[in-house]
This record gives sequence, C-alpha cells and structure tokens, in this order.
Amino acid sequence: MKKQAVTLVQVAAKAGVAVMTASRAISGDGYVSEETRNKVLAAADALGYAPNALARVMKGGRTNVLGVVVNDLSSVVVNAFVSALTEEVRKYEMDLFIYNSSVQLDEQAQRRHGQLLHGLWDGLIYVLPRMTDEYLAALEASGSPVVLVNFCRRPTTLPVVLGDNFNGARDAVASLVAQGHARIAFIRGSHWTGQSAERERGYRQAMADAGLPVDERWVAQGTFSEKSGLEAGQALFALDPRPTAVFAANDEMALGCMNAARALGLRLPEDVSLVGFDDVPGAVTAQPPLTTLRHPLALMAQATVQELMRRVLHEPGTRQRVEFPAEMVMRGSTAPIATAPAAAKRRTRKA
Amino acid sequence: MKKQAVTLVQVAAKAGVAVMTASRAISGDGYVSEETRNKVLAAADALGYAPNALARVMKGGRTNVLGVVVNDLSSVVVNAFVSALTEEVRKYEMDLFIYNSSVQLDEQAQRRHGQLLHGLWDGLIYVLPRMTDEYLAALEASGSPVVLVNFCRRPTTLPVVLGDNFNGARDAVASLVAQGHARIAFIRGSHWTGQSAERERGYRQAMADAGLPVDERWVAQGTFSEKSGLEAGQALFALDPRPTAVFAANDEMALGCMNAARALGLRLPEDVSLVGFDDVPGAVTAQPPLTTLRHPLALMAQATVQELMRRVLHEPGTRQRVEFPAEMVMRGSTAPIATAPAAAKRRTRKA
DNA sequence: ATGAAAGCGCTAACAC
DNA sequence: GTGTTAGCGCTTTCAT
Repeated sequence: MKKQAVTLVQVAAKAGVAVMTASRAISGDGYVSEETRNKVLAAADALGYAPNALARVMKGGRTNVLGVVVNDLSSVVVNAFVSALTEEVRKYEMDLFIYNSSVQLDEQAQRRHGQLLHGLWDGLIYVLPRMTDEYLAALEASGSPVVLVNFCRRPTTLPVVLGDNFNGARDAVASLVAQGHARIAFIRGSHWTGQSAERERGYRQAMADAGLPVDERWVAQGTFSEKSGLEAGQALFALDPRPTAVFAANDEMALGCMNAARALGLRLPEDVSLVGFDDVPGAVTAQPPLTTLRHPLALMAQATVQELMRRVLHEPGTRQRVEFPAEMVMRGSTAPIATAPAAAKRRTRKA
Repeated sequence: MKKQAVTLVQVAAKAGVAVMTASRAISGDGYVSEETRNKVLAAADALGYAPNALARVMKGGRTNVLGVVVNDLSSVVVNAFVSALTEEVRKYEMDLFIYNSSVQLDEQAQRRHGQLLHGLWDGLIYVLPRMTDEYLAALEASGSPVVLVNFCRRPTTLPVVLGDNFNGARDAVASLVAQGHARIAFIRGSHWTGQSAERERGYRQAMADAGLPVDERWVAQGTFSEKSGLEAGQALFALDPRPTAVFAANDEMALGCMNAARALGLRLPEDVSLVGFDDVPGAVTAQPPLTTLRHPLALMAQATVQELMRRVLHEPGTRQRVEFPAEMVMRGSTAPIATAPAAAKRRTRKA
C-alpha cells in the first residue's frame, strides 16, 4: 500500500526538529511546547503525513484489530453472529477483520493465516471452527489470545463460548414428548463442530428420560442443507409406522423435511410435528411457521469479545468456558399428537 | 497476537546458524544447502515459529492480503459478491479480509482503516461505498491500489467496476411497456451509492422512449427495505387510477410491495405486475415468483480482483471503468395487462 | 522541553 | 553456501 509515503523524518526535517520531537507532537505523549507542536503539526499537514501503523505496532504496541475466522459467511446464523461481534468490538475501540476460510482448517490454511497473518491482529475468534486436531493442538500451544465459538467436537484448553445444544435439544424433544409424541425422529447434521452430536445427545437423553425407545431407523443423516433434510424426510416418512414428529439438527433441514412431508400429502402439524434449530429468518415465514431453538447470539458475541479482550489486555477474571442456554421458540409446526389422530395414516406412501 | 512470539533469531540460534540463513531457509529464497534448510526447519517447527507479517511488510514487501470494505454484510447481494471475491482472490494466492463498516465512511472511519490501509493490505475493494466527497477525494489523492464496486453516485478517477443499472432498468420497464402497461410506478431506494438514481434514470428513459408520461405521484421514495416497499406500495395502490405495474429499485421493496398488494386484495400478476432488482433468494420463492434483474456478480468479482491486482503488481492494461450488463429474469410476477382487464378495479381502496 | 541512540523482526545487499 | 551490515518507520530508553 505504499506510493511514496511521507515519514516522520521528513516531517521533522521540514519542521526543523528532531524525529523524536515530531513523534511526541503527533502522538500527543510527553512534553512538547505549544509552539513546536504547532510547527510540527503544520509540517505534517502540509506534507500529508499519515503515521505508519505497522511501524508503530512493531514497537510492541497493539494493532487494535481483532480477527474472526468463519467457514461459511453466507450462513445466516454465522452472519448474524459476526454482525453482533462487529457491534461489540466497537465498544473496545477495536476493529474487526473477517476472514472467510470456506474450507477445513488444515495444514494449508494453517500456513496461510496461522503464519502469514501473524502479528496483524491482537486476538482471534474462531466461529464454528472445522479444525483438525493438529491445528487445534498448535493453537493451544501457541498461547495466542484466541476464543472458540460453538466448538464442542472435543475438549480443549482454549477458551470456548457456547450455546447449550444439549439441554436445548433435550428440552425441545421433551416438549414433543409432553405433546404425546413417542415416535420421534432425529436428523443429524455434519459432524465438524460437534454441534449435531450434542443435539443428538439431547434428543437421546430426552427419549431416555421419558422411557421411550429410539428406533435407529429414526435417526437419519443429513448435512445441514435443506436438500439433505428433504431426503432424510422422505426416508423417515416412508417408515411404517411413521414417526409423528421430527427434530432436525438445524432449521434448513427441518424446512427440507417440511417440503418432504408436504410432497407426501402429510398435513402439518396434524400429521407430523417438526422442530428445527437456529431460528433462521425462513423459520418464521414458513407455512406453518417452524418451532425451533435459538442461541442468544448477542449475549454470546458479548461474552466472546469480553473473554478475548481480557486475554489481549492480560486482565484477570478470564473464564475457560462460557455457556448460554438456548431459547425455545414455539410456533405452528408442532402440535399435540391428539389433534387429529384419525388422519395419521392418510396417504402414507409405503416404501 | 503476541504472547511471547518466537522470532527468527531464536530459530537461528537453536539451529546454530545466522539469522539470515534461517530467513533464507524459511522463505525459500536464495541458496541454502539441503542440510541446513532441514536443520532450520526443524528448529522452527520445534519452537512453533511463525514469521511476523508486519516486519516482513516493513521491509517493503507485500502482505498478500487484499481488503474489502462493505457497509452491510447481511445484505444477500453483498454477501454473495464477497463470496465470489473470496474465490477469485485465491487464484492470485492472496488472502481477503472483510471489513464491515456498517456506517457511512466519514472522517472517523477514514482515520480507522484509512490508516490501517497504510500497509496492512496490498489493495482495497470498496463495495457499494457510502463515502463522503472528502473521503473520496482523499482516496483519489492517495494513489493507493483501490477498486470501487457499484459506485455511481458521482464521477471519480478511481477504477470502478459496475453493473449496468441504467440499461437494466430501462429494459425491464420497456418489457412492462411491451406487455401493455402504461401506468408504471417506480419505488426509489436510498441515494448513497447512486444505484437507485441510475435505475430511476432507466425507468424514466423507458417511459420517454415509449412516449408515456410519468405522473410524479407514481414515483415513491423507499429505503431499500421491505418495510419501505410495503409502505410505498400502500401509497401507490391508493392512487386512482391505480398503477398497473410497479418497478422497485430492489427486490426487498418489490416483495414488500407484493405484500401491500396482497393485503389490498389485488391479484398478482393479473391486477398488478411487479419487477424488482438484484434477484435475492426470496425472489424465487415468493408467490408469485418475482421478475427481477441481476448483476453478474461472479464476472464482476473477477474483474474487480483483476483490476486491483494489476494495480498492485503495476501491470499494464488497467481499465478505469468496467461495466457489465444486467440480466433480466422473467418470472411470474409480471404479465401482459390484457390478462384480466375486467378485474382491475376490484376492491381498490380509495384514499 | 528536546535530542541521540538503540532496537522491534525481518530481508536486500553485499561480503567471505 | 553462509555470514555481516544496514535499514524499513517508529517509539522507548536515557541523556542533555
């Protein structure tokens, strides 16, 4: 980014003072006489001087920049979280750079921003990181200020901010049980972050709590995409007896599942109840609106930046793990099973 | 990002070589014997060495990082464009940092990244920039590698990559005219980037081309938001005679307008035809699917990175202005006016 | 109140 | 092949 950058030396020369004096006049630290200060400022102005942030940082200062690494910026949830972070970072007078890695954090990625960008920021946030164990180990060993968000695939010594997937999922499934459902299916998502596994754990716990068996054919594998939810739904609704409720590991899959149900002529929520996770915008506008769970993104962003800044500033009171309960959002896609039991068998397609 | 950063000096010491040798071994430049190289690499690995990007840059090198400044990362279009940029940047073996400014680029913003700009990245992309004239002037004067995307509020000497709003809008309105519409309304968006103004210019041109008068009550002011589209729609549909078609400066407003129409009991496209701009995902799923226009984002991203890199690398063949025609996407929200002329007056709410 | 020197981590340019 | 010197632009000592 250099054209013919004006340096402090030139400013000092023009003002007829030592470099150090110019530095003091411009940064505002230390004693400088009013007269000299004005002289220096005038010279700087005339020359169009802009301090070189890099040189300043290299003296051991901070960059005042935090970075956030995301895998999929087009995800509504990630996007919303990043926006919340942007707001939050401002309170600390820091800037936030977003890095969209779009890939698994493997050796190549490690080389790229683990090394190349080293020194550019004061701290780093990883949102839903898909990191290899090696990468994680390297990060743990580095001692750099880092916070992981919604990473629960395996234990780590790094600070983590989490939404409570397990209890959220358990509550959701428990509420289905309370509505009389017994054949409750679950659609898994990808395994990367461990979120799907946690939600599945909650599902199984709720079933166990209610003394209900889990037929393994009720547990379908998806990839968090709407399409995978549709396919999973087709498979699930082909079972006999058909599950009366489906809990999907995220909203996209739940909406795909909703389309599968509709294509089979099933009525919602009379024939089948549906629950998702995340509360994406599409959940509200769906017909019927989707019952779902949501993480308190604003609170999580607040905690994330707070924890990170504590580490950057070497402040006490850091927590290794901060977890927030998920909120359940009841909408029209769930209903007591008793609503229309007679219609339950209508137009079921036999596999 | 510094805790107790490992430096080249430590690596060199551990490997028992001079700092310069270590530098060569790691960067891969210059002659180093296979043996020494391995020794150094081993030492670096053991210490968990990561080169300090800042120091490297300070020697006058490049950061291999491009930056993109956006105002609203949650906008679907912006998001899609940034994703395209991310892909494109990779071809040049560069990294892309995203900076979400969320605000107008005024003096304060200028101080923040205008300074960071100084050295942190090799080039900068501004997407739909909302910059003050002063900021623009400063940028023009700086001589830094910069590309503006979809900025057409005023002429500039900076390189610009644009989607053709004027001709796109003109074609869209012309197609409405061809379908027999004469009372065609327009909903403006915010003025920041000049895109709305260009689309309005296209609208007026198409009307003039067809010899149709523009009743100024047909031109409503919105803010690019769905809500503003809804309100504009309510006002437009209260007119007597009612416009038979509405061209909104973006899809969100068109969809808001669609809701306004539906709330009034108007049928689409029989009673009113609707055209948007941008082709957001919601346009396809709307009922009826929205006819709209779209900029070729992938091509634009390609041109943007190419132009920027030419400037970064001081390559010849730079263009100051690259413009791409918009594509029209015909969907169900537009129809010839003749379809159901008899129904046109049904349930119109008089103001 | 001001100046001189040293050094942040790295690499181009020359020695050897 | 490898080491030495110098210096990027700035600020932190320590003098004056």
